[in-house]
Amino acid sequence: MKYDYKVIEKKWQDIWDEKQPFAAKNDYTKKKYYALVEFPYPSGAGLHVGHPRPYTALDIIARKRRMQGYNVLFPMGWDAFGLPTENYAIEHKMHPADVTRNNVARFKGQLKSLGLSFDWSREINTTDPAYYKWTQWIFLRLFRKGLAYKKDMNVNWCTHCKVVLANEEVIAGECERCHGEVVHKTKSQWMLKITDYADKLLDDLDTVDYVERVKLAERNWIGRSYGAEVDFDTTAGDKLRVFTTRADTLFGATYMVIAPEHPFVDKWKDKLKNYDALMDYRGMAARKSEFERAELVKEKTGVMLDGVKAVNPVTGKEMPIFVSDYVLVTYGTGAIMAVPAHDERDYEFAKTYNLPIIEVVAGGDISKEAYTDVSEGKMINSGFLNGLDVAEAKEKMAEYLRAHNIGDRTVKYKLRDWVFARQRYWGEPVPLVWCEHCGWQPVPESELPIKLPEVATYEPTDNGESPLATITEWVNTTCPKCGADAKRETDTMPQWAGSSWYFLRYCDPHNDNEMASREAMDYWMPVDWYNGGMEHATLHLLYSRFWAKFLYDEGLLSCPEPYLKRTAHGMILGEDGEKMSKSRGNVINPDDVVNEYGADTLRLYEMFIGDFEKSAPWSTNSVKGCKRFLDRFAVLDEMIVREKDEELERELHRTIKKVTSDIEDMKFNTAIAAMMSFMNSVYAKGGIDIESLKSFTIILCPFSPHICEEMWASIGGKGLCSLALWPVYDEEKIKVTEIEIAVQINSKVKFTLSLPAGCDEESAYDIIEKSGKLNQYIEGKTIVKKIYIKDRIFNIVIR
RNA sequence: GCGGAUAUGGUGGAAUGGCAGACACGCUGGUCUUAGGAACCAGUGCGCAAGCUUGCAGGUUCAAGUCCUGUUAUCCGCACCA
Repeated sequence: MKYDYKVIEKKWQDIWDEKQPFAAKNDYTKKKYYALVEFPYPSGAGLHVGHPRPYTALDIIARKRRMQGYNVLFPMGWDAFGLPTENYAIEHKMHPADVTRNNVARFKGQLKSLGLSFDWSREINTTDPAYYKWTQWIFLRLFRKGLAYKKDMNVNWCTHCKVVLANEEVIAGECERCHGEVVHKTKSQWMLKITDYADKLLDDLDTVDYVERVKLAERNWIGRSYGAEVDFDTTAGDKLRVFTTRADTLFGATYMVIAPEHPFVDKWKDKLKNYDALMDYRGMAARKSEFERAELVKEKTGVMLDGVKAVNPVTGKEMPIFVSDYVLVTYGTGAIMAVPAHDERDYEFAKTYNLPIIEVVAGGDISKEAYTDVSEGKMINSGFLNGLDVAEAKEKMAEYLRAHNIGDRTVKYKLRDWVFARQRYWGEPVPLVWCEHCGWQPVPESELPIKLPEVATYEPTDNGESPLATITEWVNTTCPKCGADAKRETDTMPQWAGSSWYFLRYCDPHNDNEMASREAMDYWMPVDWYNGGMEHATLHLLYSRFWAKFLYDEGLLSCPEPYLKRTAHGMILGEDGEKMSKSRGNVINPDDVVNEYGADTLRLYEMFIGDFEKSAPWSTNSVKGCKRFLDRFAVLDEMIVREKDEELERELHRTIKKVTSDIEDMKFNTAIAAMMSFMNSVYAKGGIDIESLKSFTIILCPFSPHICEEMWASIGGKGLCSLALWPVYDEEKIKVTEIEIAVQINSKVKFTLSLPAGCDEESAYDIIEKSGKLNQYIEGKTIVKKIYIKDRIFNIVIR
């Protein structure tokens, strides 16, 4: 057939549009399969060449499942709230909704041009009021359960975007998006208590099939550590509580450190002779950007509290208390007991300020460095702990603390609550009302969605208020409880909100009465296979698992984990091996590739480029190789022969087997290599029978669907190739009668020989001996050992 | 600093402990062409050879790219988390 990819691809895309072969059926009696890719943020830049990689991969899975008889849900939508759109709108004096509409249209066109088998009838958009109604609805449920709360807190403030950032959005002291400087600022913020779910989020990772590196990233991010809280008496009368994982070293505690923001500094104001100096230090620490704070790791600074001392509960000794920014107010209790002999940071600080260092675990050389090893070493200088190893000492100390009512075991997490508010326009309004008399009140469900009002200007304000705050007619309302004058919350939700539950909406996307019907969710959920970027392991993935778990606890969802399986694709780099970026000028535009080579080639190439999980550099030359393969495939219908060739049939079945299993293992590159090999054999034979060509067309179809539809039609296939039955290989047909094996002498290959398949050792040796090739190697030597691996190798060890 | 990953021809990459380099690119030569950045055919790890080859050094094994120990380099994540 003639392979005019532009004509063919348009033709089949139109047919798919019209016939809707990829629409998921609402027949809940069928076996289902839910394949999901992360929905994109429709940026102004259009589709990136990195997008088609995961999309094609799951498209292949989805297409194969359909061909295997599953009712497949493979949906797509738009995660369209967010700053770039808003900034673009401001810059070009447009409405963010219009910008979004344009970008979505562009993205959709691009995705359609790739022949992805999405069910477009279920398309969703997080900025659609019919969608964010339910985002707000879920938020209200969180609020009613006490999982949403407002708190004055030290937040990360991007000085450039003029917006509060979540901890997750701060990378090395810079804003994740604009790389602007991030400073600390105190603001009253809506928070979501994700920490309530820390244990479940961590423990349930054992129940799901995620690639290990994703699990690891989540585990590290949640950062559970077992330790103890210990109360230290102070000369001020208050008990200073610390968290430690090394209660065993309590005898070695020689001073205390509290965070500069610790409330005791204020509480003890009257007792502190150097209060001003402490305030200066606190101010200095706050002014430091995250970046400086991280950079200054090596130089520890601090100020000693003059006027209050602490007492070590086991030694009875008085100890000085310092403030230092190496102790974080946000972790543990914001205070530590310092054991310089066995903690590197404390050691460094103690050296700087000339504080005593007492060794309590023998085994290191504390004149040189802190000894932090917990696996060996016995307790010394530690009263009732002496002679124990560290693990035993921890146990015994925990008992002691409990018995004397000065502390107890506890668990702490690195994970912090989720800052769930942005002072920006283009997000879901937080559906709450502030009443002087009744406090924060949820908007009645009947009033949802609280829509974004039309405003003249979206510019962020310097005082950190949302632009919504300036629209008095929107802000002013009445209290849903008492009817008095009240004000709406003007903050909007962060971009992560809409994506935290979108996989549920796909189950039943046009439902006006519920986020999705229970029946639909029970059928489709959980997602069978979810693929996305590594960068979302600690953000989106954790957030959406949290929401799913919450909805499960609310009895609204039947599965405690939303995703059964999670894989992560590697990045596509520029031809220079560097990350693609405008500034480097190494960006490849997928539209150009589709234009020049066709979507089928782009798809095939992106799957052939290398290990799906690893990043790989773009290579225009290799794209041509894939195009060449399709060009050669396109004329197979002119090479049809009447007779089946036994060898070719064997290879076909071997190829079907390999492609079938490789797709499941995401080894798309070797699946394609196998198909290329098969086609090379067809060319070598000079022809192929029609049945074999049909099977070959079907297994290639998920990779390059347009050309396969065309081929299928050309060779008289019934219906759409995309819906043809996936071929089953016949193990009998794969069997061979003769296999070439390698004959080794002392583990070195000397020659190869053809043996009957499955032949036993004795007859194998017999044939080798009779071949006459062996004599020259073993003449005059003794055979010490013979190792025969069936169908593989025969190793003769001689002396 | 902690954690993770990776290292194979000129290039991207294949190899349940069993013939390293599948498949593809590139390159070389050829055929057909007025022409080739088209198509097709042949060759292609290195070395003149004996032989040598999976970052480096050891080890286990009849047999190691693969397992173990150490080491180097690169990339990624987290980063004063007590």
